[in-house]
Amino acid sequence: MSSANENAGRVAGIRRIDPIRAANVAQAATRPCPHNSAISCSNCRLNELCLPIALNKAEIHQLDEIVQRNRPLKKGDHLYRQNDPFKSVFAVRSGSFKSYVLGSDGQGRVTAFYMPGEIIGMDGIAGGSYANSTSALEHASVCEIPFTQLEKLSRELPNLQHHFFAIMGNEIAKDQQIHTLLSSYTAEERIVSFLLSLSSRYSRVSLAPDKFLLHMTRGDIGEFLGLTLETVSRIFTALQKKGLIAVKNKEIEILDIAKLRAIITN
Amino acid sequence: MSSANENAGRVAGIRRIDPIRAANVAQAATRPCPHNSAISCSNCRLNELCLPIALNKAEIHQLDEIVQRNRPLKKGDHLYRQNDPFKSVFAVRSGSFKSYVLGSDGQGRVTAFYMPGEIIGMDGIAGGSYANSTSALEHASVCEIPFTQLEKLSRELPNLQHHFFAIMGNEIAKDQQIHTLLSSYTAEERIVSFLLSLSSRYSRVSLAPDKFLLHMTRGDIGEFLGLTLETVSRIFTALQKKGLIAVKNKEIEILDIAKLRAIITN
DNA sequence: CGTAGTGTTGAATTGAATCAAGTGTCGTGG
DNA sequence: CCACGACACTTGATTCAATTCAACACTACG
Repeated sequence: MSSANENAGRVAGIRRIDPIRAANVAQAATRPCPHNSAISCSNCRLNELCLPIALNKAEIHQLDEIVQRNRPLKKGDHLYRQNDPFKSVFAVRSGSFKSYVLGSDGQGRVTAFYMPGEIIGMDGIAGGSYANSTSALEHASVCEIPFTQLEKLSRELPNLQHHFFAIMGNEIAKDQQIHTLLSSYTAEERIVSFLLSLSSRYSRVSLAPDKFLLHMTRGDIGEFLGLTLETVSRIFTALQKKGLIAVKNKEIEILDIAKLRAIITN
Repeated sequence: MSSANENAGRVAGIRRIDPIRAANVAQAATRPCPHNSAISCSNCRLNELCLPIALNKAEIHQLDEIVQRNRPLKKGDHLYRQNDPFKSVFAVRSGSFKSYVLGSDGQGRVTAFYMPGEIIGMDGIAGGSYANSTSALEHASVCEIPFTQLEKLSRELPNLQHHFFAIMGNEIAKDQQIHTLLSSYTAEERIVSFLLSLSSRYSRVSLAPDKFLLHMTRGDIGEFLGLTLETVSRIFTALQKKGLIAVKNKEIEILDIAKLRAIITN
């Protein structure tokens, strides 16, 4: 039975009492909150995206038993670091994350961004340890799913096994799209593609698809897209001059999605 | 019970009798040949790399039952095409393959190369259809593994399930490495990294790691690495002038692996 | 033997990086 | 609450790595 706290110490050494979490627990019985750790898979508003999507009520209950709801992470806190032993995958419950590897020059390279409903940590399944480090871009929370227990439950619940294969297959297909993007798109096409991806991912979690915050820095975006932060900034400015987006610091507004789509469709 | 021919018609419409395959069948009882379709998982020389690695003798037999050994493919034959309904994953038995997507300009972009022992088609698991097209770079053969049967057997054989999760996790980790390569490496670093990757993959299948053939064209390599074919050619020439490799048409010889490694390690 | 595909090499161009200088924003501690 | 400092972002000038354009050589196959 996963009390929310049992395993919380694993996460990035956050040990002091977190007032926000305390508040969440207090209101748990009344109204669910995105960071609320008392929520269960069956009443999570993300269950349409996450693992439970393919499961019936009884199956969701079984999944609930193995899911550990850790305390929230603060901006910059690490979920795990490169080479940490692999133990769990994580479902993003609220907030967003970036994964990155450290190059031989000490320079980081961002390999992925994660939003609510998405699964983090699958790169660690093969090697027994995580291939990258993952940190929170804002106040965030996750569901931790111990992998050996997920494997065991997968054998009992065909729908769960099938869905987890699908989640991994989706990650592979997505990575191949990024491969294409990096190997053949111009800087403008990369940025537009990135913004459209964020937009559709925000809409999946019922957030405004045409007005959102970039919780990552221009530098993070640049590392992810294989561009410098100056180029990212210049292209934002150029797209704004063309009237396709409005940029105000970290806030992006999509003004003409059709023309943006036209840029990457040619 | 999978007779090797039942399902062969699926593959790229090769329907005429293939003399090479006929020869293989004739000699099946005597000595195993890489293209030989009568071979089983237990006596396949790739079983250390492929799915059977984690299985015991009885389990391998069960796997053997669902594996379909299709007739060989000729250079240019397609294993499947973009948007074909997903039905199976394929283990490369002999030869090599490339996967590619067609851009909106009709221009192809190579997303992966596959060598013996590697698994093809996992990008199709999520969407119900293959996200790319895959064709043989030379005379080649595969084991076809119908996915629903693999899922079913995975539930019965924990080792198989675990290993297939690991294979998919490995694909994800590998794709993230390529992401890093494409977003931060110079042309020379990409080529060197590519050659070293081929070298280590050849050595895994007991082929010379320091002298091998590039079955793909310079254009294919360029598309894969996000470079033009001219740049690929120029860098080969430059590495040869530095005495690190010898290039003779499609044949590559690695002359100084330490210095090559130093290029990507900085 | 001819031809199409594949590969090499050179010269000119260019998209994005680098270098550089400055402004804006946010969190912290006084 | 404000001032400070660190970090994040923007914009401009210059440089450079890789592309593009172009011409030619090689190879392999019918």
